[in-house]
Amino acid sequence: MIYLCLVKLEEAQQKFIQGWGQLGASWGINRTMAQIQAVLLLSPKPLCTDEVMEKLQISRGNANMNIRELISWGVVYKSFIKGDRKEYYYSEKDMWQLAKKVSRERKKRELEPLVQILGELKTIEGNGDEVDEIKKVVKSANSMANRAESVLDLVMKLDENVFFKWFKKK
Amino acid sequence: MIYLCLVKLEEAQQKFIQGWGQLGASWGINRTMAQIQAVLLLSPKPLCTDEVMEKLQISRGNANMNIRELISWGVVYKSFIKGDRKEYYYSEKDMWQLAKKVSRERKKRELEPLVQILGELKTIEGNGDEVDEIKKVVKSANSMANRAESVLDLVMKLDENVFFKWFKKK
DNA sequence: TAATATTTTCAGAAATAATTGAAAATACAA
DNA sequence: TTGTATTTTCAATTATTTCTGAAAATATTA
Repeated sequence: MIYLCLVKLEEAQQKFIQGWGQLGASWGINRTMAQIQAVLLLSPKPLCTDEVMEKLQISRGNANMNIRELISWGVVYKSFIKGDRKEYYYSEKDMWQLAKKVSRERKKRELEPLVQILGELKTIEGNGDEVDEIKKVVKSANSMANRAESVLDLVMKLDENVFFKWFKKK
Repeated sequence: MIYLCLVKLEEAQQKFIQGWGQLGASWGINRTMAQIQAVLLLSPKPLCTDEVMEKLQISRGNANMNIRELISWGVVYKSFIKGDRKEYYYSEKDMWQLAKKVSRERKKRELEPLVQILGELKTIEGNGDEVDEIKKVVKSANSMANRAESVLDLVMKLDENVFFKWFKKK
């Protein structure tokens, strides 16, 4: 009976890890990075590199690089156990915080470069159909990006409850 | 003078196409697919496969496959010119429509599979720290996903003006 | 119908991204 | 300081994704 439960747990964890990894991968996040995050999310206690390596069957270099990437995204933290030299890692568990941190990071890394380019293109001069078209596109892309940024900025400032209460009202 | 303007236009178009492609790529959309969309977005008139191939220096197979993918996403349309056998393609130009269509498609393709898995995992039984943890994670991921879905569904139904007026009020 | 134009497919090639593993760097304890 | 545990780096390898190009399929006209 205990054995059966263990099997089920393992299986459930694996399913979650795979699904989470897949979601990350299709959104341009390294699959392994997302899987490590899932492993930490599922663990009641912080894990060390070796435990992550073991769980996902990956090399030390891979584990280390992806864990550090997760830390730089602000979704994984280090923790130390006294008398133990190893570093342990644990995940941000609040899904709302997680979503906020990921969107903030992606906004910074991916939306802002485009906004930068669009800014440069605003000054294009000349006339003709093609010039008109690019002006129009740059202008509307710009306005869309700015709006997306404002919405994100606003959402970041709200806490989960306020945000969802507010949506429910509508 | 005309020559200078043409150079500038070309340059501006290239910058936009590259930036748009990069944005797509970092969000898990094939770079070429995003670039083709950019080319069509910038063109005042529908383009045929050869024109797209020429503009991006890509093969016919590549152009064809990505154009069809864009059509399946609902962001590019076919058009026909009488007396011409070729198909011509043009992009949805309304950024708001574009954003809506892309999010709808991605929700369908990527969020829903995870929600499916989460649904299956809800029934996990047993006890202990790890079981508690996975239950908690599944529950909160599920609630986050459902909320994201409702927000998206709601947003889809609104038109641009209503949506942004509404945000400005807050 | 046959001839021609156009689109689609897909196996293999090329390009890109992820991963390994061992060496170097760092941190810590004795 | 020296030795040991741990983390980090990165060149080489491996895996994955994307792209090509030519053949097959389809559509159109005469």
